[in-house]
Amino acid sequence: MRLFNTLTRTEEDFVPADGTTVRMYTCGLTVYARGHIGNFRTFISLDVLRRALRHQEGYAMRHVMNFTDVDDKTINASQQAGMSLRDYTDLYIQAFRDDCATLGLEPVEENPRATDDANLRAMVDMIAQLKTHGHTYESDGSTYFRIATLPDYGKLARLDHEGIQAGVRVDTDTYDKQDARDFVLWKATKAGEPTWDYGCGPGRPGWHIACSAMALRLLGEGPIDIHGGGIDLIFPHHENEIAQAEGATGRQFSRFWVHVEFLHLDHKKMSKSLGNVYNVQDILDRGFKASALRYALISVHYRKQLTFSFEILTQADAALTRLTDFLARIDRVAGGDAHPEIASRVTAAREEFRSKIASDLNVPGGLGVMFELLREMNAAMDQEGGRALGAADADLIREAFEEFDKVLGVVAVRRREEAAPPVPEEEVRALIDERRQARRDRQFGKADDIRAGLEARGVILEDSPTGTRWKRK
RNA sequence: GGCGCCGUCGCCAAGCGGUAAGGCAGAGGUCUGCAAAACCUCCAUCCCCGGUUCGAUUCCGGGCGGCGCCUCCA
Repeated sequence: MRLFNTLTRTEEDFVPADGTTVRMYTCGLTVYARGHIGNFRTFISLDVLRRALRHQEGYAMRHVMNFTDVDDKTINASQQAGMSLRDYTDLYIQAFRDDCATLGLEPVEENPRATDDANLRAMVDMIAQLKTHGHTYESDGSTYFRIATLPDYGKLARLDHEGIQAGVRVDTDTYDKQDARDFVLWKATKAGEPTWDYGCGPGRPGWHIACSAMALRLLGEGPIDIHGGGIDLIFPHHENEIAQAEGATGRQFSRFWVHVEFLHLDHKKMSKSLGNVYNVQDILDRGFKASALRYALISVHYRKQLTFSFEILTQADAALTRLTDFLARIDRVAGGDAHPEIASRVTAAREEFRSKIASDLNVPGGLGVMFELLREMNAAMDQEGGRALGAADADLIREAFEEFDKVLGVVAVRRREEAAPPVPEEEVRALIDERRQARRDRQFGKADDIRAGLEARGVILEDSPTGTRWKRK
């Protein structure tokens, strides 16, 4: 498939280095608070990438997504909560897992956390390698990376060394650096902070080293195939990851870099520090479905800014309802002949969908292909009293839409949401029977009351020549 | 100041050199006791001005407007 590579700023053909297994690392959440839907835009987009590589392109996946469970924010927040860092971050790791499940993200192969023993050791080992190659210096017990020792530093973010102006901004970091452009690898312990000592002196890892070290520990030596995350991570985080991994090993770190654009709210990026955030639970509390949120977040290309609003959720929900109504209708098709022209139309749509997705993950384009097919198949079912589309055709159509959803992952979420009916099925059936009798007796007022009563309880009735159907609201 | 992105129908959004996909909303119609669902019909020359070209929404230049990174951030 074609993938836009931030490293080259061009779209390139992507094939895993070994031809079969994609080794991918994506930056996860700093677990000091619940992730917001801007964070999840990135995670869902990368989930779609994962699904496309796996289910469409047919590659095996070795995908690592980390948890940053030690930094200033996690430490401060845990102390305010009066909890140990581990216990505190456990809370938000669990919340993250819940949200991922709600939004239908596929579990990845590994979810390392920075403070696990094996990971801390890998970080310290990498720092030792960097020291051997002369890329480090120490100051007040902390270890820093001296970027002046790496000539191609800045190649990902396309910043020249002068562009990163020393001392222009106030550094929130209170540690001493020789050059504002340098960054910390290992922070010396401060009073009351968690501390580890594996050979760099007592302290804790810097943010960037965790990702470099865990990526290579779990995915093997570089270059890995893909590294991804939010667009804000290009600089400094990913730039520094490259500096560390390549400075330590002398090998390219990652062949492809994939970055997801921001989600905006009120024309600004949604971020915890700006305070303009909604998390997944907030959306659910307002009566929207997670499936609608997922749909809305994938309906804009991942490299374009997406402006969030409740209106787009409403629109997404309506589109999704049309989709699931269609699939339910396909499931009702019984008997009838197979039609070659339907089969070839479905095959063509599958091919078009694949090619959209293979074109740098053009999900909106893929949705267009899907809905075009949907309309045509609905039209076919309307023709010849239903004879124009037979059960064998329906099987092919169902298969096609299952294939689409392997990548989109949106119908699966909707189905799970609808697993439990809001009114017991026996009761719905009894009321439908009662209403049928009322209609026969031409007591339409009573019939309408039953329908309205069920709708108020979340069940919609639809009359058809073959009887009355019901569905969830 | 440096680097970069974006501006397509009321809303959301693909396309990116050959004359504008799709979704939502809306209008009319078919079907229906009425609805709903579904289908049919209708609903845009792509921010502005230049340039290149037989031809530009698509390329180039200049405006105007929105946003991002350069600092913790998905």
